[in-house]
Amino acid sequence: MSAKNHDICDSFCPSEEVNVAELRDKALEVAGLSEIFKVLGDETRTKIIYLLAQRPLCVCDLATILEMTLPAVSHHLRLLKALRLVKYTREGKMVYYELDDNHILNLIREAQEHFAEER
Amino acid sequence: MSAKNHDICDSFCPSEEVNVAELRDKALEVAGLSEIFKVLGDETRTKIIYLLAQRPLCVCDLATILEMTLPAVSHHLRLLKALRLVKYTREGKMVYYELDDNHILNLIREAQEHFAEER
DNA sequence: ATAACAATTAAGCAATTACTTAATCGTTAA
DNA sequence: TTAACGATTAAGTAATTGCTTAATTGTTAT
Repeated sequence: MSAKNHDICDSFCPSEEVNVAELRDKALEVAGLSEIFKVLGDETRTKIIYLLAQRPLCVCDLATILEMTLPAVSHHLRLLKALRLVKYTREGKMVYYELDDNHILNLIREAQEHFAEER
Repeated sequence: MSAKNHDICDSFCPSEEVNVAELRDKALEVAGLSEIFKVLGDETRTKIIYLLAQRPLCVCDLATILEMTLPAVSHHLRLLKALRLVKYTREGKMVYYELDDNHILNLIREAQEHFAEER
């Protein structure tokens, strides 16, 4: 075993058969993923996505439903927009948002199935 | 429509057919979910979970693979432990961690499938 | 008992985040 | 053109988060 874990442990790290380099590569497979999860890590945003999956809604609708200020909602939508998760169309003074990515809804549904009944 | 959105909009909020109360209930369906997503919202933690899905590893192994200090890793494991996502067994001086919840791995895999090739 | 060492906990700090209020932009209607 | 209003942006703030180093715990070996 070439890569001995001297960096961390004073002696050998116990699991000598562990191939550090290989597992480091493995870890890279999920490296970028947390960006998506970070979006859903905020309850307001998960709700927004879930609500927009029901029907298109304007910012004012969302603010009313979520009982938040317009700027607060707008701020979250800005993030969702940047990640291409929602798209919008202006209709007069109002801006209607809708889901632009069904993948993210599927993820939410999966999480629901897996974790809903537990705990 | 009983619930007019006076709180937010000066006049009516445009989408009069929107049933605010109903959508508020709907939003509650995903209320608790972001706790899970928050865990995965940190790249280090997603990696830890993914690594532990390959094989049990001690804290020192993880620290070596992830190139982080022991306390930093331990801190993340503490959180994962609290949420019952990992379990551990002490073997002498070392503590070996492994996945305690396959659901979370499935979620990661789903996210991989959905978002890996995009962007 | 004492030393060694993996792991955890504690305390403190820097960076990030989600919000607030105020100002501005864009569209509609008088 | 001006007033009204939904939405966005800007600036500042409080809370949270992930890390650091230092101290402590638990187990093994001398």
